[in-house]
Amino acid sequence: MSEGAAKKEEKPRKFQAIRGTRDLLPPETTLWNRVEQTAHEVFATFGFGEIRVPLFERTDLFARSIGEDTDVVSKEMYTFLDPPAWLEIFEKRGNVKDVDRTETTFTIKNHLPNEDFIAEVLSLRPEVTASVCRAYIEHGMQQLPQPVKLYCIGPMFRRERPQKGRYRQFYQIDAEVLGGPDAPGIDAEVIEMVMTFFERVGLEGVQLGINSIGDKNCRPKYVELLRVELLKVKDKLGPDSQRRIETNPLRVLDSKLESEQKIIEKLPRIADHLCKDCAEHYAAVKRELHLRGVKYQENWRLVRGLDYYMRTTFEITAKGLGSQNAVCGGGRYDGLVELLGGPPTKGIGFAIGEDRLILSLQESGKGVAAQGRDVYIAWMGEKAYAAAIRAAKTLRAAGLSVELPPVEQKFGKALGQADKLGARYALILGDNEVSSGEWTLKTLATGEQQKLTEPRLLEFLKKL
RNA sequence: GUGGGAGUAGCUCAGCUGGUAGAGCGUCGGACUGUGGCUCCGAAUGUCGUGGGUUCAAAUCCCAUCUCCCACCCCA
Repeated sequence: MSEGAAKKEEKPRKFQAIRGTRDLLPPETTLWNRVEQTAHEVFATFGFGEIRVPLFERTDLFARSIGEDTDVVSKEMYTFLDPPAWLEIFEKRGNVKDVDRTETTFTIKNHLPNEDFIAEVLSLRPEVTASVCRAYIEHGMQQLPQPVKLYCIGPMFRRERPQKGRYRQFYQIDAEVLGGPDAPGIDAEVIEMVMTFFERVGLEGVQLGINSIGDKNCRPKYVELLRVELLKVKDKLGPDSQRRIETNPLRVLDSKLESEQKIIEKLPRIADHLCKDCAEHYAAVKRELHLRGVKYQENWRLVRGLDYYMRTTFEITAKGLGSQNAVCGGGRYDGLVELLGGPPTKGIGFAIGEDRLILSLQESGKGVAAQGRDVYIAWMGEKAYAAAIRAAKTLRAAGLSVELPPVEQKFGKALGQADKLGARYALILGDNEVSSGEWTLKTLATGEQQKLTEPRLLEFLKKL
């Protein structure tokens, strides 16, 4: 070693999860599985089938459906080019004129002889409705019996500032009904389904708010009326709301500012300005909810931020979630499939924020404890080890959770381990057991022990 | 993107006005070579988030930066 080699070894820098992402660890993952399993079960009883779609799509799929001007599209998507080497190629050529840039592709002309270099613009999905509609169109699902009922569980990605219940990689449980007639019963059934699901998972403090935001006939007129009224009181509003008068008047209704509440209460309400069809549809949805025993609160201020929503909108809140207390949002989007190049198709769906659902369940004590073992096998000696392996195999085949220590331990230590792991039984296998043929089974909670022959003991445990 | 709070052992945190680190819990080992939960003893683990500055001396003071938390904006 040369002089100066005595320096501290440089430790590799520790890696950590990217901002806004996180690891889900046991035992919490058990709760996630329980929630998802419940979704599978409940949704199946309503005739929904699971669809799994890619985590990324062409950017313009999202842009077109969600709306070019929404924050989600304009600044919150994780967007990249495929293939990613376009930049190097671009720099080598150094000629802007040869690059043809569109919303969806970068084309470099004559990159190779007779070959253009085309890079597609892709994005990680910020939500999944657009993908499901794309799949509906791509697989000709309009040929299936209508409506088509689908659900999808998985991660979404938005580059937002993290806060309570809001992450950059977050999970949604999403359901969509595509096609079929213009029947309010579909809206009501979708809402009934999600409420059933929440009841089944034990979510507390659930409140359903509903509203109708009209369609392309009546909504624009209402928005214009709202804008006019808002301009009259503009100087009484905060800067955010003032800005929204221009960008999205509907969102002023969402304002949480205490000082604006009285003003907002006096604004015109869309329920009074719905066209005949929309008004009838809304009334029918409420009637249908009654028939299904679903309790709701009308919330005329409930609007949706995404462009594609129309008529029915709804939102479900739960407790223990801080300022991000919505655990599910949804609504009708009849024009979306057509907008994406498919046939005219009705659509309605919802998305449950799974992270928030889990959070709320944990806050109200519905979390889960660490999974214990059914049997801890305390063995000592070569012969006992062979018997232990045999026993573990049999018990596991019977579906029991078995811990088989890989190295020999003194019995005191083994029982200590069994205790820490929350085992129900300890199967004690030592020289005595091997020679007598009678195995010892200890019930950890009571300390009771019994001696049983191998077949009888396995029989006994398999009945657990 | 904006504002506020916080980063010290695996976890929860102490460390006053500068003198180069502690507790509890947990982990591992032992007291206890065939019997756990209790008790007792012992051990390991930190570039005090990171980088720079002031100083004889920085976990402590100053600046920057990163990350986390909460809220805003936005939003299922």
